[in-house]
Amino acid sequence: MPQLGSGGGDDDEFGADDEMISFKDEGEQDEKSQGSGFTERDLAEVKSSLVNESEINQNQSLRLISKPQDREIYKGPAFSGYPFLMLPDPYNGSMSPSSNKVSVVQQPHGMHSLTSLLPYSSEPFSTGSAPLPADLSTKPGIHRPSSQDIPGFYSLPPSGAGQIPPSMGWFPHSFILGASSMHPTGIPHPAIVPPTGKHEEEQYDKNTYMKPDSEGRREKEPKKPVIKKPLNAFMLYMKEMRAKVIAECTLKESAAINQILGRKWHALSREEQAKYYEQARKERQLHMQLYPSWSARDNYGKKKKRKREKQQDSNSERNSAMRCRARFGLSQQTEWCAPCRCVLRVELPVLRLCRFLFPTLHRPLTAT
DNA sequence: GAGCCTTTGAAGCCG
DNA sequence: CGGCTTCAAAGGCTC
Repeated sequence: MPQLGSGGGDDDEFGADDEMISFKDEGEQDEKSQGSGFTERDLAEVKSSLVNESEINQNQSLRLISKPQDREIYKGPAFSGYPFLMLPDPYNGSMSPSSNKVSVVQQPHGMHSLTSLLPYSSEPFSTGSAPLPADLSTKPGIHRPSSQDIPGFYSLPPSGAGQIPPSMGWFPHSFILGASSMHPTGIPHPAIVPPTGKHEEEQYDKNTYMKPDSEGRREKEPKKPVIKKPLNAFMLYMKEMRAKVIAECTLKESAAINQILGRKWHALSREEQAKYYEQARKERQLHMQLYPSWSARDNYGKKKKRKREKQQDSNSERNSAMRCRARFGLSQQTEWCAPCRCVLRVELPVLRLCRFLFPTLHRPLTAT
């Protein structure tokens, strides 16, 4: 959980601590300082002064959008934020934004009954605190009850169904899913989906999980339902914000939307992100409670493998950044300045400045 | 119609 | 243990 782990004692804002951090053992350090006459501190100061500006200028995010029309279309504010549609937070009762698509973590009624069982604090993580444990259930001494220990997690209050707002998408149709989407405990849960492949979620949402004609279903014995991975913080954020971004920029292509959402995600404050990390953690906890024997491995191989080369290229850059962040204990909110192999909380203007100041450093990423 | 694209985070696998 | 891979959502797009 790198974003939470950025750092003991780290600053309230990154700028102060942002430094030009290079790979000293890669021979880059000397070249950089000697060749330019600038010290690392000099550049860090210059960059720090630009960080805020670059963050404000969120239109920079458009550089990642490949299609020209996308750049035209997306002119929304950096993060218009929420509330744009407030719904009770199922975990703490507070208000939280939502969209027409609702995360699987959402409960139809107020406080999640599991919440009281969960050992973590309801507070968002505090700035500069130690990283939150990724998985409390793996920590020694923390009880991980079996599903029998948590009866009635999804049981409805007498008037429960009638109180479900229309946007609480997953719950009502949980009732019509049939036994195949029931947890052994009898608790319906949206993470259980039929092994129908690509559009299962859509079918799920449209209450068409069970085939209209039962021809296929009748012949084959029911396949084992697929239990999906719990959504991580970013996925929860995407689910919430997708509709809003689509409305803002009129884009529909998910790849472009996701790029925007990725930028918005980075533009979120720690507190805002913390909300999603907390939700994701509760989601994982709930998932573990409901499906104690489930493993992410269960779903391996269910998707076709992506094209090897492309994936490796993509992963290579990601991993470079990950390595660098891990190495220096930096937050994910830092960005990878690939050319000069430093990690900063930089945006395009800073990268441009970096290229301008240190042209000799900006060569292909192959050495990383 | 299957798979790709694109994002971040979590978890599994492997050396 | 570090690095890499896969999957999670989404919907337009390509082959």
